[in-house]
This record gives sequence, C-alpha cells and structure tokens, in this order.
Amino acid sequence: MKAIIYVLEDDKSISGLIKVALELNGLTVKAFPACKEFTEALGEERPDIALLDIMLPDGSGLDVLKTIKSRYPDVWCIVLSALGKEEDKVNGLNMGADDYLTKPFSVLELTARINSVLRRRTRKSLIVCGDIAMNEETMEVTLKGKPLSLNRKEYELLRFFVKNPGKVLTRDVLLTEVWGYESGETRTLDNHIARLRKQGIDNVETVFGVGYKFTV
Amino acid sequence: MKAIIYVLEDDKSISGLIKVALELNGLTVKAFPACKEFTEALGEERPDIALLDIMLPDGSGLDVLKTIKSRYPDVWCIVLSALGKEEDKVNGLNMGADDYLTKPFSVLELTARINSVLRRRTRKSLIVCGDIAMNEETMEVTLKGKPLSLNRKEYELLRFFVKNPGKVLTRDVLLTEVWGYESGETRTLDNHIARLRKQGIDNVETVFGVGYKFTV
DNA sequence: CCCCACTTTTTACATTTTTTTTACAACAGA
DNA sequence: TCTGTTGTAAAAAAAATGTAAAAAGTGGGG
Repeated sequence: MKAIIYVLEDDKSISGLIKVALELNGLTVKAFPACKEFTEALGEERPDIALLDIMLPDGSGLDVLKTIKSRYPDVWCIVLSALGKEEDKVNGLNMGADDYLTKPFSVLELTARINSVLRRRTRKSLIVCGDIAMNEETMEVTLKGKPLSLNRKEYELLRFFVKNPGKVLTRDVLLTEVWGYESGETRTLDNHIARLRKQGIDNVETVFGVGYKFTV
Repeated sequence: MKAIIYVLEDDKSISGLIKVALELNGLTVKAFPACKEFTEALGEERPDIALLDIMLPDGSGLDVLKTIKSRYPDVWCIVLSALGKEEDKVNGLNMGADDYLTKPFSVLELTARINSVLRRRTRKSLIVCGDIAMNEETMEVTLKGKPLSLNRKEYELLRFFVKNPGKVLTRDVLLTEVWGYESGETRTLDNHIARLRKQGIDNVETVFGVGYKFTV
C-alpha cells in the first residue's frame, strides 16, 4: 500500500515541487492550499504523514496540527517553518509536532526524512498483542491466526485498545481519541464494543462507571 | 522515573552546555567524549534517548548509532551534524536515526524536541502506601500483593485515604471530597467503609464523633 | 443523479451493577 | 442509664451498560 502524504502549503511553487519529488519516490501526495480544504480531506482519510506550513491564508497550521493529533495521534506531522522563525519550531514541537523543516529545505533532505519515518512505520507496522495481530498497512487483523473482517471504526477502536493494553480507558478518552467527539451521551461506543466481542475478541473488560480495559 | 539521556560529543563545551540545560529540565544526562566509553556504558544501561555527534576522535558516531539500534531498537537517536554537512544527516537518517540537529543548535530547541519524544513515551503512576499498591493507569489495587476488586466509589474512597495517610478525615471532608456532597446525614460513607474492611483493609480506624483515619 | 449495499449512529428498552436509603442493632462516652 | 454515633444487612433507587432494530449517513456503479 502506498503511503499517503498530505501537504498544507499555500505557495503553489513549493507544494508542486514537493509533490513531484515525493511522487517520484512512489508516494501518494495530496496538496492543499488552505486549512479548510485540508481539514475537510482529513475527515475522510487518514494520511501517513502531514507536512504543515504555518502561515496560511485562512489560519494557522498549528491549529491544523492540533486537529490532526486529536483525531489521528499517530500521524507523523512535520512542520515547515520559515527561516529564522525559531519560535514556530518550538511551538510546533510543543504542540505535538514530530519534526520540522526550515524553509528553504533541500528535496534530498525531505525525502530522506520521509523515508526514515516510513521505514520506522514499516518496522512496526505489524502490531501484535496477545492473540491479536494487526497489519497497519493492509488493515488485516487476525485473532489466533484466523482472519477477522473489521470495518473502519471497529478497526480503529481495536487499534487504540491494542496500543494501550492494560490501561483503563475512559469512555471520554475513547470517544475523543477514536471518534474525535468532544464528549457525549451515546451508545455508539457500546455498540462497537459489542461488535468486537461478537467477533470473538473476549479481552475487552468493562470497568463499570469508568470505561473499558483491554487485557493482554 | 527520570529519563536517561546519553550524549556522545568530544567537544566539552558543547556537551557541558547540553548537560546543564537538560539537567535543569529534570533529566539524567551522561556525556561521553568518545565512542569507546559510550559503547561500554551502553552495555550496562539502556538510555531513553541518545544524542550522537558524528566525528569523534576514535571513530564515527554512525557506527555507534548502528550498535545502539541493533541492541535497543527503540532508543530514540538524535544525530548532531555539523553545519553544511548535509550528507551526514541523510546518512544518519538512512541508517536508522530518528532525528537530527544541526550544530550550532539552540538549547531551547533541543529541550523542546526531547520533551516531545518523552511525552510520547508512557509512564505509569503507582501509589504505594503500606500494604496497599494502587496503579492509577490500570486501576488495579493490591493488598499484600493480592489483587482486590474494587468498584469505582470504593476505589476513589481508598485513593483518598491512601493520599492522606495518618490524617483524621472528618465525615464532611470525605463526603465533599469523594462524593461531592455539600454535607449530609447518611449511612453511605459507613457502608463504603464497611465494604473496604470486608475486603481485608483493616487500617481504617474509626474516630468516634469525628470521622476516620487511615493508618500506615 | 439515483439506487443499492454497506457502515455508523441513534433509539428504545432490557438487564446488570452500583450506590443510596432504610431500619435497626450494637456501641462509646458522659 | 441515656443519648447520639457507628455498623450492617437488606431493600430501594439510581446509574451504567448490553443489544437489537430502525434511522441516518457514505460511497460506488450504472
């Protein structure tokens, strides 16, 4: 599966260059000129890596960063900061950015960094936890070696559990981390839990009055 | 638990600066002037983060990088490359480095990056008091090593006791702090105390006419 | 643009578990 | 002994969860 790179950059000459360079490397690149478009696309797809400029016509890339991290904490976010704006880097890193590049940057360096991230991802793209193995690239999930067919939300919920084994996860945490909800009174979560259990996943414990716990 | 940072850098003025800056942040820093010392220390301890200069008197930091990654693949490695030596960065990233910094770098930036790495790392909070150990993350409670199963209110009440050992806690304080009640004439508290005692917790003393005391 | 198949959320209600109240016995202290 | 306080079991109430089915949302193909 090709990795998906989202680029938020209003300067078409820069985003065009990035697009060409990364596509030559076999990656899928989608460039957006403004926060609005970027955020909309984010609702429909989870990129693997996000390259974020900070100064955009309709807002700050740092807000977009926050949105990405609240919705998909594992997306690797690289902030593109203008030369000399050191506080941008620091703000970005403190807000959860995983890396930054100073403009102007070399294409060679950009691709090296991105390959480094992807290599790391590939290394741990197979998450194994107890009886469950999840392949992040193909979205295949097996339980005791037998394949499960999970749809997207089931998959994301299970992934969050598998990445936080043993911890008590409150309903609120699950709803914000997996669904991106602010909070709420809903049976959605319960239904998804029930579906996971129906598929044979029997180690999701309910912690009454608090939430759920995935035991290993 | 303090994070351990290893620094490989032969220039004492740089390593000294790093040491001071990071220690001010509450981290444990060990600096080594050459590959040999660094590799030896690595045999006895696993650092959380490694900062690696590349040009050392007795070899290349890239070889050290390879050693670290083969032994502890999860240690976060940051390469310190000299200004203009772009090929160092690219080599480093291609050899498994997770990040790099160009010298000279700002201390502010270094600490921001390191905090970003550490924030991603999870740590567990364990409250221990006498025979009782409470894990806040998993909500597991043990008494003399044996697990107890407490429900939410029992857990919250016990946590409040454990966090205030030896103090006399009036009924009002307990009702307001644990239950959020304004005041009240109720047997609720007594019932919960009884339940804790029934589970084997025998150091909740009754202070007649006042409240309870958790003795260590 | 519409229809179909599928996924996700909402609704409504049953069920389970926790928490509080009640009622009364036992008890400490004056 | 008398009074107000605490202990405790059982009943009642409240809260949270499980689940099926309906409704709403999504995306692809014709």
